[in-house]
Amino acid sequence: MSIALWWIRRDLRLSDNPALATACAAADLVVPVFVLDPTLWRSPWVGDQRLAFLMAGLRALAADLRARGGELIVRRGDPLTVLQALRAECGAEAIYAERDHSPYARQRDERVGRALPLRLVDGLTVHAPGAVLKADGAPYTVYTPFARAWRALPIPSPAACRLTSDRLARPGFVPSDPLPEQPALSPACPWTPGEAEAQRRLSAFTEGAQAPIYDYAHARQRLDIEGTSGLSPYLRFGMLSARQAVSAALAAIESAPTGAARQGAEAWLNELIWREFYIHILHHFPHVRRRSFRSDLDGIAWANDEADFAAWREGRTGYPVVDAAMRQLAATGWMHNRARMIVASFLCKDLLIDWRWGERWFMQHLIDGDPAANNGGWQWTAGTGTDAAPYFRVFSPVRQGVSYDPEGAYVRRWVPELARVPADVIHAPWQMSPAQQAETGCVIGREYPAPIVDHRLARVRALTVYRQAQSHARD
DNA sequence: TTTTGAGTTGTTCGA
DNA sequence: GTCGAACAACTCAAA
Repeated sequence: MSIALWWIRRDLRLSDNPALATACAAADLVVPVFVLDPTLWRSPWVGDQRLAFLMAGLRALAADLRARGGELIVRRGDPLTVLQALRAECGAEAIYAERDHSPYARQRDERVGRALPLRLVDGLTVHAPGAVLKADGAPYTVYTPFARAWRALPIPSPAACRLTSDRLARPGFVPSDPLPEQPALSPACPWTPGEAEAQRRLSAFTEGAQAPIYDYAHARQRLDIEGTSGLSPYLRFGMLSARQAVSAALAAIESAPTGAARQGAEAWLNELIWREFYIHILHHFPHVRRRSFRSDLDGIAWANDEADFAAWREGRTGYPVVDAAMRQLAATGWMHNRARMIVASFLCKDLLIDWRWGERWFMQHLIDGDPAANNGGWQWTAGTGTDAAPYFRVFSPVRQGVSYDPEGAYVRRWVPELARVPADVIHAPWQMSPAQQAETGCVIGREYPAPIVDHRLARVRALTVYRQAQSHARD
């Protein structure tokens, strides 16, 4: 009887799982294993909330496996050492895993693959890096032509996996370490981990003529309503496959009741293609993890003021929409996408703090924190990334608040000091008269801070510093 | 090889 | 209040 290890990393699902399907096709018995890798555990890029979500996700996966008569094997230690030992214990031949393109994963898998028969299977994306290339064989570095080429490719059919219970190793087949109880998910975290919840959310978002996906183009911009899919944590850990999401988007496009609805579904599909774009970019240009994609902007003279950085982190910059977003992140492990752009622009442009500082903070706090998407997003906002957007594009925290949180509901939810401030000044509360401040119980400098920078001046300073970096690079 | 068209997400100013 | 232009020139993709 042949035995295979299914090494689970960020593919916590039993449906449409090409690594699992390949293992099932190759062996009579499959042993699912998750390795608690202390390198990732102690990494400054990994925070408690994402770890907690992962642990809870593993518990959900373990329950799904138990329901099918199997068991999730958990082992703590260096992946190579653990897998070597486990392979010997089980008498397994090969190890099957979903290919992960992030730099640490590639390095780890190369090391494991040199010592053990590791079979990597594509499944993280619909189209793997290397499958979407220009006519001359070079990777795309601009989104729109990438998306065109991506959409021209046929969607591969789902992994057919006959995961019958007789294919799973019985509980007790090999010993498992217990799953750690810590860290715990914050009670404010709105995400329930697991494949079933991911499928439920996908259906609720995409199915039916009234599906929220049809309002997505407009609703996703608003901070004060739930207009996004809420699927990013599930895609991050593969509780939902990219192909399942893309197929649902294509089906919604197909049956869109109106042109506007169709645009909504198209907008969501584009977000999924952005995810793939940044995974491809990180694969082809791994240097973006450390440096700017555009080398001409490597020499920006960041101010990197520690006190400013602390105010940004703790949500006390004096700009309500920025502070609301940073507090939402701290409380829930998630931040609205538009809010991510607003706080990122504020950090890089208004405070002139290196985008890498913000990138790392996001990775420490976002449940959906993914190295490729997070890096791509930060470099895009900093103006150092793959697209040629004009560098003078600086978000105004006041104007963004007025446009995307017009009543101030988002701000009031996360910044209770401002609860009684009227809507017309909620995004610029320093404009209240002293009498009005006293009346609303929000005295600037006492209940709520004065702005730590003047946006108009900060904008001019950023433009100057960016211009200097560019002209410097030209010499 | 050369040329041409195009490029996620913004803000401000002045008519 | 709304609208178009300026912000500055650059690189990429594809014909």
